[in-house]
Amino acid sequence: MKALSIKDIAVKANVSITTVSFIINGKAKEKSISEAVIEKVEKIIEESGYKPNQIARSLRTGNSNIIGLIVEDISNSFFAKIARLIEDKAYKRGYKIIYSSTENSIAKAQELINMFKSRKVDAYIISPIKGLEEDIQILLNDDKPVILFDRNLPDLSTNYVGANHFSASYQSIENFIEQGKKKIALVTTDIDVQQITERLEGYKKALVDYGLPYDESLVLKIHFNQDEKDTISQMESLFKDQQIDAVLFATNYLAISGLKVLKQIKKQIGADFSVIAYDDHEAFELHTPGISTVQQPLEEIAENVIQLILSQLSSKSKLPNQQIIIPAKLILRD
Amino acid sequence: MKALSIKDIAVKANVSITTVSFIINGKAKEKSISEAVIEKVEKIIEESGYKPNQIARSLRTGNSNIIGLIVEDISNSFFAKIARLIEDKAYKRGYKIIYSSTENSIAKAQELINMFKSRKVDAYIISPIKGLEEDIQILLNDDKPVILFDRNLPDLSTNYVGANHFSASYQSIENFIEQGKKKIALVTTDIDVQQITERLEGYKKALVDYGLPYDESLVLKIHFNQDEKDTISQMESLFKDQQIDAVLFATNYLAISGLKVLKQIKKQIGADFSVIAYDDHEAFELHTPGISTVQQPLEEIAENVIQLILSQLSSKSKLPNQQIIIPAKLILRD
DNA sequence: TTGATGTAGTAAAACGATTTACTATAACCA
DNA sequence: TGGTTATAGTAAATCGTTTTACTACATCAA
Repeated sequence: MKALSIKDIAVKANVSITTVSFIINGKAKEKSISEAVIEKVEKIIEESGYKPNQIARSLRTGNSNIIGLIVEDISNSFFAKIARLIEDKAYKRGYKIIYSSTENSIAKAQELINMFKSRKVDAYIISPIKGLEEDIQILLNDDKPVILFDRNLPDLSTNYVGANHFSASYQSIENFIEQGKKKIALVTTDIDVQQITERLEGYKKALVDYGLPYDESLVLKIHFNQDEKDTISQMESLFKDQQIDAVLFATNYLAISGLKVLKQIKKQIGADFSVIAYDDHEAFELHTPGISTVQQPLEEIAENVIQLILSQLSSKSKLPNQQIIIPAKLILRD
Repeated sequence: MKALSIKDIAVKANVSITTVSFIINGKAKEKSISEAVIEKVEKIIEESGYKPNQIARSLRTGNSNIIGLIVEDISNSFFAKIARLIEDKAYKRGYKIIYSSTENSIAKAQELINMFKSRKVDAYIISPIKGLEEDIQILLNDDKPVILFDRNLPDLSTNYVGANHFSASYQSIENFIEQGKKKIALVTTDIDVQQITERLEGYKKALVDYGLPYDESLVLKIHFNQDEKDTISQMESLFKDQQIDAVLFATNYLAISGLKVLKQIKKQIGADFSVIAYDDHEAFELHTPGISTVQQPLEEIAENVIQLILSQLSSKSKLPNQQIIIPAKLILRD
């Protein structure tokens, strides 16, 4: 049982294919199709359950109503939640999302971009990694809307939506210092992206502003896709060897590993030892004691991303690039 | 700068479009194209960076190399993780995933199926809800591979991959009973799917087998998409009013809400009060004390789903339906 | 020499829509 | 009356592939 085509509808209604097409696309009025014909055709479409073949449509019009979403790892709760919000909002506007995870591999990301390109996606939402600049520039040269989020590539002039990581990190350290902490560690990753660098910069600046020394041995840079076992042993030695009284984790999965370590070595979080995690997670709220976190405004990020995409898609002239920086919130728990 | 087409390549190589197409699709040998021509064309393709337009390809061949994935909520960590595993495995075999969340709405799920249909996805992976039987049957009549996972629809004869929920639930209760628990509660949802019903059945059966009474007031059925506030207050009264000494949560998000309640009302988990959660979550491992959980074998589920899809896609004759039930593991923590 | 078989390749139809340029009739006005 | 405009609609080109059916020539066997 083959699917119905526009031709079948045309034959049934005894009108031309063109007429049916005009009606489907709401151009009937402007193309002066009579009310009677419109009704007849619509009735037939309704009754037969005909749905236009989107592939044929895409081939002809050159756009697919699909938005490509490229993230580091869709199973990370931060990306999963953003993806869900973006999907919802896109869906309401008639766009579908097709996504993939890069696993922080440039090669995989490039492949993905090519794949999306050959599928003629209308726009790209990318949480990029360094090394992708050229590939993204090609998309931009093609006049495809590209929105970077979470991470920026400063060499590229395009749209970006992200949180103010510098200030969030600064505030976190400030909070530690106000509690009287002296030896504050930072556990971060070695991914070379602005968003991560900013977190380090905020950390440094806060220390300096409050007259504390910046001590490199208190900054642990975890290699981005190493085994969790190694991560855990690195953190273990950091926490054991140094007289640390506070630690800021620069990502939620690092914080989760970190909390596992603390549990293992039975180090109590409390008055003597404070923790702040980056990006909220159910585990932080439920933890005893509750773990303070830097909360990125997911809803706002998603909304801004979609707004940027839609305004670009609907305007034929190139819009000026926007860099939208949204403040992150420090949620204190005890 | 328009993208290159097969025609551009044909002109450059001074051969016909047909020849180029044969070469691209590895049919050169069988169509007796000379080695010299093959090399020439491949060189030009390589140098020009030509990539076939997948849309045109799909239109002609009727398949898209896209697999549609429909889940309840992609931001739920269970689905996010499964999605990531499925995506990885599909990607390695040249398939892309396009996904969407149903939010447990039949209407949305139907819309999604239609959307996927008009996009000509090659196969469907669906975590279904009741009320979708007819729509899925239509796909089956169309000879499209459909794999249900996590939840089954018994009225439908198709492929299914899921965990053994009855036995997992039974074991959990058994474990409570062996610890000497007498008043064991079950917090579940009112979604009417087999997977949820089985968890209830396992609960009942274990009680009966061990000579404990089945008490309806100990089973709390939470309405599936109600506000978390309401859920929390319902659980609160369950935990406060009854002399419960153990509780099994039938989903991970219910367990998370439940743990919040326990924290709020300062009820300690320990010797007097045991908890088991369904579907693991980082929060359970980190919780103090650690929360025991029923772990579904995500990797195995994903692998079986993909295997089923691929074998269906590669065989032209209809394969017999398979129901793959994988044991879930009870992970005890303290 | 003829018919069969193999080699090397091509022309054109088809997939299912959109869109441009066109026709035919009616209505209107000066 | 004839020219213009509005109304109602259609034929055919097009998007970029795949695939079927074909041609043209060479070789071989009988």
